[in-house]
Amino acid sequence: VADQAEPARLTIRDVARAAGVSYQTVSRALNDAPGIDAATRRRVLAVADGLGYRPSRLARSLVTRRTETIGLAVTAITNPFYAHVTQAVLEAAETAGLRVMVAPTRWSEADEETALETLVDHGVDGIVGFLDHVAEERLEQVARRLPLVLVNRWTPPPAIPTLNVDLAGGARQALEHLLGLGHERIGMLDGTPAWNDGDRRHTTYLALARERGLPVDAGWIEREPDSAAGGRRATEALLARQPTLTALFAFNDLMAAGALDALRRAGRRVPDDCAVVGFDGTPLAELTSPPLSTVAIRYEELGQRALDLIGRWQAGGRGAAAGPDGLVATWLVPRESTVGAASLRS
Amino acid sequence: VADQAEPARLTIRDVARAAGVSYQTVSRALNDAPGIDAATRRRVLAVADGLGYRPSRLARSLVTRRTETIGLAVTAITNPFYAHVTQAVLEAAETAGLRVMVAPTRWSEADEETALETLVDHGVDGIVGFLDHVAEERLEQVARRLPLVLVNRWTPPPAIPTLNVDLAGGARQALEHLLGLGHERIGMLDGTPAWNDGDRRHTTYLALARERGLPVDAGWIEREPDSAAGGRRATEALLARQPTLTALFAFNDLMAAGALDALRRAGRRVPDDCAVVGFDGTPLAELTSPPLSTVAIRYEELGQRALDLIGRWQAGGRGAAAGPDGLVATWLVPRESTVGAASLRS
DNA sequence: TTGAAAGCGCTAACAC
DNA sequence: GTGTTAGCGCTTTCAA
Repeated sequence: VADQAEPARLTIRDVARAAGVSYQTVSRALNDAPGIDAATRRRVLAVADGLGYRPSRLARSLVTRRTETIGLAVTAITNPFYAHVTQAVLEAAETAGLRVMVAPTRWSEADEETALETLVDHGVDGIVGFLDHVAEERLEQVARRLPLVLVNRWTPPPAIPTLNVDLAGGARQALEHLLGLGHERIGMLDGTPAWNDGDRRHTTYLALARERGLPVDAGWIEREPDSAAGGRRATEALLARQPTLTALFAFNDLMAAGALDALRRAGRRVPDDCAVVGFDGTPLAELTSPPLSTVAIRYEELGQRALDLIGRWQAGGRGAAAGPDGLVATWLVPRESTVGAASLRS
Repeated sequence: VADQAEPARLTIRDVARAAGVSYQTVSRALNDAPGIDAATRRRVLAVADGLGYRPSRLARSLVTRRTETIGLAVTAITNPFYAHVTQAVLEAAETAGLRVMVAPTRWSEADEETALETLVDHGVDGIVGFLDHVAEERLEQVARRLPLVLVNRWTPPPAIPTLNVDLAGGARQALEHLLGLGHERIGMLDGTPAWNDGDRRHTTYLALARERGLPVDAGWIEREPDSAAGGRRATEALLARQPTLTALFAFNDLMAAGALDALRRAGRRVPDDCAVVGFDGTPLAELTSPPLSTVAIRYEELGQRALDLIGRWQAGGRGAAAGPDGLVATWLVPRESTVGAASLRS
């Protein structure tokens, strides 16, 4: 089966010919450039429109060195946390009139390196990325060429603008919430993607425990992959080791959901026998039974600030985007996994 | 704060100079083109590598008219169904060595049109899209220029390759499952994004009910937005109207999760008083209580076939991608929301 | 096998 | 105000 002849691409010269002007005049009209008669511009634009002309962004980008595209390096968006961040970046970019190229990584250095290379090669105007495994020097190398904003970088942050979900603040909100309800024997379900023990949820848990003299320590932390299955296993292990615990603080909503399941199987009622708090504020937390109290995140703010930083960097140079790491605010959403149906309604 | 001087971009000419050949020879080496001495190629490549040269994809695309990029037009990936499809497309594209530009739509004609235009203007080599609101003629217009694959197009399918999740087959699997368990009074929770009553879950439900002489009809269907809240409301309404129902077939997992919640509030035990089946096979279905039986979808297959179609179209012309709509297989995952814990274990 | 010339479609300096 | 002349960095004829 033969292909239909592709219609020859309409170029700026075709428009020029049809409008009876030189093709640079068309360029001026299209770009709203100065030094062109208003009437001429209108006429040219009308002709272009009538012809159905669309400028080639490729050719334009080649000369302007701007693609009006940003890159996003991100891991499995089947994880609701990443899905929300991605959605936020997509929306912020659209508002800013930018396209988004998404490069998938799988939480490995090789993947992150490939993603970075792909995006740079494509000529994106800036990159937003979860790039935890790429060496600092490599990031620096990229940042010398184009705006680069890191998100939730766990390893020691390089001199590159970074946006972090306020994990410490969020952890504090979650734990204060539990403390306020009278809990003291609080276990923690930690997740493995965290950078060993450097994760701020982890350190905040320990710090707050010391600070308040809680009868818990590192032995009350159980680490598993940050999935529902991981949460289930971690809960089982913790229940075996610390049978007197009355509350659980989870790395994320997925693990918290797994915890609910494990508690149910163990015959413990939630929240009466054991309260549970998740992290991420994903919709999933509303769907568990009981619904999960969780630390919610301002995803839209994250997306917007990432694009802001890139914009400032483009406009004012790298210095304009410098500064201390940005913290993205969190807030606690109380639900029945901690406070019970009755108190929520009151 | 001043910007560091950006290092001048390395071009093919720099490599040529360093290697002592003309720059076309470099091009040949880079593109593995014929008519070049093997030794020369090796030497040129070594020099390019040593210099850290990276070809400009932009310049290359301008002349080859291929960007090695595909476009994906998709709605809110915070919805797990779309997240899975997106992930599948990203992975299939990466395997094929293609980049992906994601254009967000919000289930409106204006958004879908914008997304389509954006992607076409960018010069993507092909488009995969959820484009339900764009007129058939417009799609045809795009398809004359580049490969276009639709996904789950509900409106009468135009002469453009379309991949559909096998909603009819999936619905049948879900309903047969319930029938096999002895259910007859089966209600349906329909979702609004469906194209009125044309959705195959809906029509299959009615067809099967007639076929098997079930004591149910259109009055046993309740339609709400396809969210957990929608599922909750639809369930409440249905329980009020058909208090004798013993099972619910939901539009998707989100609505099914809402149904579980509504049933619990109404004091009905699941599955003993009322069984529930969801659709989409999202991880969320494992996290509800009880875990949801659901119709799972071969997302990876969907992504791969979409890229296959684009590849064939590119290679062999539009005809090579023509054919009847592709159906993406589904299978039923039985869980405790229908069969109870005991039978599952046996 | 290699090099020279042309041009992809556009913007950005200059002239007029 | 408008047209002319150069490129952006590459691939692709065409000669040598």
